[in-house]
Amino acid sequence: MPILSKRESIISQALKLFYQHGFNATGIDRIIAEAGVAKKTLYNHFKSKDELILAVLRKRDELFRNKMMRETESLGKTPRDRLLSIFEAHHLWFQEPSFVGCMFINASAEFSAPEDPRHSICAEHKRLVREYIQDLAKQAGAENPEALSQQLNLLLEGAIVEAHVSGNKEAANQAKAMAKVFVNLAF
Amino acid sequence: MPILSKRESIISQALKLFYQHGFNATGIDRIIAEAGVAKKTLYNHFKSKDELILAVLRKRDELFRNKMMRETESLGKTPRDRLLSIFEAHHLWFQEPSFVGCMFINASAEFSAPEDPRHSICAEHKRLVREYIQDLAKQAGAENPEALSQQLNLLLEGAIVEAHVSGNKEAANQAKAMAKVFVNLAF
DNA sequence: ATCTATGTATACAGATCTGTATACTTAAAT
DNA sequence: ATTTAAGTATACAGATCTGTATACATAGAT
Repeated sequence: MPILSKRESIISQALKLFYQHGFNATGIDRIIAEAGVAKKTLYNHFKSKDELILAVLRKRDELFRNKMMRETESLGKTPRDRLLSIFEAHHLWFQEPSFVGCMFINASAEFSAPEDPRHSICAEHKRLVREYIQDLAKQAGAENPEALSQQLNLLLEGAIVEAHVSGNKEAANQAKAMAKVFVNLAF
Repeated sequence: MPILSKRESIISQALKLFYQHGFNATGIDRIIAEAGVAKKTLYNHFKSKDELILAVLRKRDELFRNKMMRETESLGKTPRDRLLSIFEAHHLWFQEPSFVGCMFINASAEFSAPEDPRHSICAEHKRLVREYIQDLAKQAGAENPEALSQQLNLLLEGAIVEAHVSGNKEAANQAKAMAKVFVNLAF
């Protein structure tokens, strides 16, 4: 029994390549070469490249939110602290050498039509991140958890774009300072 | 003398297609068909697709910032008003049926490497937008124009992403409400 | 009027893309 | 032991991609 199933190897390698080089720029041949599988194996598990892309985006959502929530909860003790430690978790992410922005923002750039299933998954991911923040805000006892989560989420998105497009690795700290203002106003 | 030179036609059509469908997904053949020119004409003006992409991004920067500054200054009377009317100008942009996010964020998604010239132009565009905000902040007499422009810029970026990825067409208004807090704190 | 620059139309080279087909191998289950 | 499922390796079809080549047309400037 291998550590990773063939299917998992394909998704894992495709995730790396799609994230680093983009979706349209990454060919199937490159993916199977890096994953070390035959082309037929890939098409045995996924009936098309688009299906693989959907599977990769679902995997990324799972991995990203799990890591983000784990780090946020490790960096902040109380729910209210965690409203700010989200930004610290993002700061750590921005420092990673492989950081090239948010995969879902990037995917939305290549698949712009909102009705495209590949775009819908991106919107869904963003909704789940915002709902996590809303849960924290509710636990913290904020007066309007939805409004606060909307505000903090918008700051996070701005920081991600600043960090990637402009290479501003301090964007998360700047966003955190701004977030403090809204957290303080929310109680 | 035609209304648009061949070169301008090519750039104009390429801009529409690149913006709507992405850079890698848009082929040269499609561009020349829409522009109504021969392939040799395109390669007479641009020595490669990459050069055309650079020319398109420069043109987009010019058109976008001109329009944004014009609308901002039409919607706001004083420099301080204009620090907020930027968000109104963005709101109008988000309502356009053809809106599919910021072309520079989208380009950065496809050309992730920061040293890629196509990425550099995106960073440069973002710098120029932020400098415009900084100028307004300076004219308005803000205590720390650079810090304020950094804050407002981050809010704008967040709104653009929210509007495109999540389809939240009210993102600019939400960002504007947040911006008011920082503008009020800045004097 | 003739030369030059610029354009059109089209074919094509060579690479790369997605997806399928073929033939062989291997390992597990009955 | 034999069947079945899943994998490998490779070739290939058919489309599309960037960029070049060829042959011809046209309009302006000298």
